Amino acid sequence: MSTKRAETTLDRPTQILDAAMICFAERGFHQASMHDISAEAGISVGLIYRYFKNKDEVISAMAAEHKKHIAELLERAGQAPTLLESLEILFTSNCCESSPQVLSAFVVDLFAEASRNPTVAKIVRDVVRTTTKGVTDLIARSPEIKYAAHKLGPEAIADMIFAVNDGLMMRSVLQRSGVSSAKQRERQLDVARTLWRLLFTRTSHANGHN
Amino acid sequence: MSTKRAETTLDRPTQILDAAMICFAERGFHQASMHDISAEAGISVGLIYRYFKNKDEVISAMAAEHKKHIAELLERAGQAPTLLESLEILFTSNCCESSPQVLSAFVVDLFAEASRNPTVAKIVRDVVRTTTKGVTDLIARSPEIKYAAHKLGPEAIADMIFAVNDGLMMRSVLQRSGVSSAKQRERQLDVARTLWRLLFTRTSHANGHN
Amino acid sequence: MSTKRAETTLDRPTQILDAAMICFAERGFHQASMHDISAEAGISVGLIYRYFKNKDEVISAMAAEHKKHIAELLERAGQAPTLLESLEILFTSNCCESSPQVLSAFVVDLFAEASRNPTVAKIVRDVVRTTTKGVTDLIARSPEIKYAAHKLGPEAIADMIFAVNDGLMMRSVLQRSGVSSAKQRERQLDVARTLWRLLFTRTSHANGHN
Amino acid sequence: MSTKRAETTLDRPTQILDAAMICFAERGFHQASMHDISAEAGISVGLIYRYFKNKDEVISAMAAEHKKHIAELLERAGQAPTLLESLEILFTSNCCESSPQVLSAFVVDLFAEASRNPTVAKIVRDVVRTTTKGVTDLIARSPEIKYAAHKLGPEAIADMIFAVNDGLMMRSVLQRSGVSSAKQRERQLDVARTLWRLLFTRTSHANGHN
DNA sequence: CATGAATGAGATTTCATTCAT
DNA sequence: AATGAATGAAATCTCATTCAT
Repeated sequence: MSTKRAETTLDRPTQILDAAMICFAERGFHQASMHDISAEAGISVGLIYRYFKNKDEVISAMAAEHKKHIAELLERAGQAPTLLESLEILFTSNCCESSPQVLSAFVVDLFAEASRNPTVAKIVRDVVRTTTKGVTDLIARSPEIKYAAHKLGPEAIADMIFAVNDGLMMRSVLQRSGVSSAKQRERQLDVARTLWRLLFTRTSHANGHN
Repeated sequence: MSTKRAETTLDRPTQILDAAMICFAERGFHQASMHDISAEAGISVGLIYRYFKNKDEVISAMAAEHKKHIAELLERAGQAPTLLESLEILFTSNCCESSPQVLSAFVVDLFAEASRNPTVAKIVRDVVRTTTKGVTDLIARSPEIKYAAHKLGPEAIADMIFAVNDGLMMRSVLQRSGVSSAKQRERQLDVARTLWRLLFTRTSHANGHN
Repeated sequence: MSTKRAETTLDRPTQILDAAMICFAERGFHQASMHDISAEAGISVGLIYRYFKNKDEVISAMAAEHKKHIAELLERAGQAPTLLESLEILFTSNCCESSPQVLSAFVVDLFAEASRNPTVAKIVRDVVRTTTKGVTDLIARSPEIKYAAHKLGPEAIADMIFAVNDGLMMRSVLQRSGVSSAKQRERQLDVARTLWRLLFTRTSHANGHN
Repeated sequence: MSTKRAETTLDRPTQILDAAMICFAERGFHQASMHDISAEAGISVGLIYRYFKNKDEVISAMAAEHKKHIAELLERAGQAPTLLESLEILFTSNCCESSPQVLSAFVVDLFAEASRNPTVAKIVRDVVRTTTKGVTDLIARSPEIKYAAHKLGPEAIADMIFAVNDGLMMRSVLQRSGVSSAKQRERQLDVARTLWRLLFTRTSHANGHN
């Protein structure tokens, strides 16, 4: 009974996308087969096609899911009291949900897919635009920016923060399973945090000049 | 023998890898077929197998080629008179060789592949290690670092520079063909250069001079 | 119960077979899916299986329906005052019921199916036998035959009439939607009527009167 | 060696189409699988795709083959000394090449397919147009027509002859394997020949009148 | 009686790889 | 060295049929 409850709680599309996430992260969009996904989800292949027209639509739905996920994150980040706390929320949550590598492998694949699949490209571009806008606003509204040791505009700062973050994510797929991934993750976050500090720390003098 | 022209100048493996680069960038490692590659190279499928054991080996060879390419770049960068010039060489050359998006699509795919293919992962990790080491040394040796407005060690700086660069590369695959890619590329370089300025600008005392 | 309107008037099997007729004529027996039929009938797939054991039985039922339909036609034709009027009834009704091409596409498919499906073949053979017998009788009883310009027996005549008719039906599936189908249908009927005239026109002695 | 010779004589496309003919006649276009065809041809499934883009193209090629075949027949029929001999060539050859039912099952299926597949429809319409034209010319040029007991034009006569023939072909798919097919075929030819006699026999009187 | 989610076998199609020439 | 015909496994997708509700 409780098992049935659990099954009913998760609607099929979600169940399928959850399975797809695992398969896609593990083997890539085009090496994970529909059979792999169905097996991972514990259902038959045909059933996937009741909810998704074809594999491309599963991939697009995954991209859309990613977009939704990022939007939620942005929402939560916007409610943090300080800018640095917002950034922490935005950029550290990745590793908690599923295993850290899973997500980065998926995202890197998503960008690779975007370079060839117009539907996915559109969604990913939308994610990029929305998050950049969100963080730009966050920065513009934050007091930290006013006393920064540089004259960069909020958007330039946001661009840089995202570039560093995406770069770190891209490299995180290289992590060897042997090495403690928590440790490597920490090392990566250090790079991001260092940048933030660099960008938002006031210099004693700059204060008066700006 | 002497009847054959330019074709003979290019040895077969190179000819094949050049074709593979185009196909892989265009369609991705696992959607480009061996037939695509042979057609692009203007040879028969079978001939590829005389020089490469199988498709995976072509992919690995591409990764190795990338490594070699990056090593040459690093070499050239090391000979520049100033640190900023070194960085320019290192990070702006991408766009010149082939079309700009081609290379970034390939590199993003390479990282995606590395997350699943141990052989490729090993090579890419090696590239990362070598280049980081190279740039770290470059920074350590440079006078600019001594008067920087921060206390970051050379390796932390190198990490950050690469993170930004990889992140920009990842995003560059999203470029719409409609929009001037030269312009967008310039905009991306601006982000990178801004970071360099930020990292290598003298302390507040020197600040007034700029 | 009384809340249901017209739908109840039509019993389920008929409703299903009506839908099947449309689907089969449109896409063919083996390209129309059970889902297509259920959708056309406005019911669920499962419900079809309450009334028909499987798809083959739906096909057989369609054949049987066709047989019944032809039998009725033959009955009506038998009541016409003259032989020519009987033939008109028999061979011109096709076009009136549904769209003209629909029926011919269905019948051609039915014969194609009969060549492989014994159950359908049995029914179609039965239709052929019955109608040939019917028309043979009609001819034998008619006064027109006595003074015909030839010495063909009633059955030979019936065979010929049916051959022409089936041949015209077979060709009618080729009609381009662009061209007026009414016009083309008329042109086809002309061929049939010409044959009838040829078969039932009096000998040369009477020839001068026409 | 002689086996190899035999294989080389038959080029692959022909070999595949020969196999397809058997499969299509036996099971119909859409129930014969590509695997069936490959098995019948004694080759692998994949090889079919080297010569035909997809199944539809195999079907279209079969239609084209049919067209070519009919054209040859028409050519041969045109060289016969008398009209009746021409008709004999045109309409009796069907049964000789392969088994009689095979061809008629194929042709009926071809028409059924034509009612839904535009490419096939185009080819079949072309066959119909060409053959009608050919036989119309044959009739117009023949002396038999001049003294016929009727006033039908050559095209009306050709239409009628083809209608009867197609109708007979359609019905021939119903033949039971138990019954001697040669006998039934003979019976069908009788109907056709009776029509020809009817159309081309001069009446003693008509001679003077026309 | 009625639904439609679910299954799984099977169809079409692609593609890495081999091998005779 | 070079070709490209040939293979066959595997991938995507469809569909007749069942069954719990």
